[in-house]
Amino acid sequence: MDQLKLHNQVCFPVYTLAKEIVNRYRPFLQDLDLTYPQYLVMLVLWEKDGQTVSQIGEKLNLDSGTLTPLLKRLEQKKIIARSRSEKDERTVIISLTASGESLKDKAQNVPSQLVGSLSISVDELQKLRRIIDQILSNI
Amino acid sequence: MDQLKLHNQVCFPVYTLAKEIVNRYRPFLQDLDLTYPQYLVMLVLWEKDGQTVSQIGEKLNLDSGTLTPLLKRLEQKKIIARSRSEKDERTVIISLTASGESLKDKAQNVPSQLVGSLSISVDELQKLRRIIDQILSNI
DNA sequence: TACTATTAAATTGTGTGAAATTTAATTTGG
DNA sequence: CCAAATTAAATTTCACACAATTTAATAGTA
Repeated sequence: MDQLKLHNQVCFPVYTLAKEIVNRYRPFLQDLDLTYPQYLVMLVLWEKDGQTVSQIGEKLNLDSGTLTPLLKRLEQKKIIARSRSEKDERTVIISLTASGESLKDKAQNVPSQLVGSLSISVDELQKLRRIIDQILSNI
Repeated sequence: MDQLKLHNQVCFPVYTLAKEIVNRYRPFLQDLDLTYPQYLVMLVLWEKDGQTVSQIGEKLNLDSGTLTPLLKRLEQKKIIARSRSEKDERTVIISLTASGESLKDKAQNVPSQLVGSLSISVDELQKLRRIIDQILSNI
């Protein structure tokens, strides 16, 4: 068996599925005027408001090279605010604006819409999560 | 349970794993002077030389907006050649150069290196593939 | 206390991805 | 046969990702 044949690759399906998921999210997220990475940042902030750029980056595995411009776009949309910490002027604290906070209500049904559009059972999804979490925990 | 909590998301792990896989490939692919998407294109061509841009795009789920500049970079590296079809001047045929063909030898051990670096059993990887293929087939 | 090292963001440069438009070539229907 | 529709790439625009460097602020140390 040829190791270099595309259909024998294990990683290509993961790569394809990830792109497909982002595409599936797109129509739902367009209603919120968010891209998928922007949505992930908002999830992090909805869970705990007032985090630094690095804290957000740790949770999403993104560095400042990605986050700085993304956060500036969220700032332009007026759903977050960026301010320097008083204790340490190096750190930038990201906080939700009122409209960023209220966007959470509109986002409530996004997960169920998405899962519905994938046409797969919750059980299979759990299995998928378990295996991926196991791989990621080894990294 | 809060549907909007990051750790309850099913898609975030897939997104994270895909990025992590690309990062894992990077050091091995740097030896070949290829990025991961460029490597995927080469896999397609090593399997069958002389395909059109659309044929490559169908196999990798990429459109000309992504492929055209990518293919031009591979052309600059002199591992592929681009030529218009004589039958239909609209289509561009991508073919391997001698050095593109011989790059396949250097690529032979990439898959095993990659799987080794993921520290997961082949069995688990098969399970992962099966679930993902099932999801993708429903799309 | 200066000097150095470290840290946090920002910046720069390269390379995807996707949507929308454009250009050129080919097909098709009247 | 010829105008209209279709098709294939290319182009344009926007938004990630990541590596590497830079800038500014803080911490540590002789």
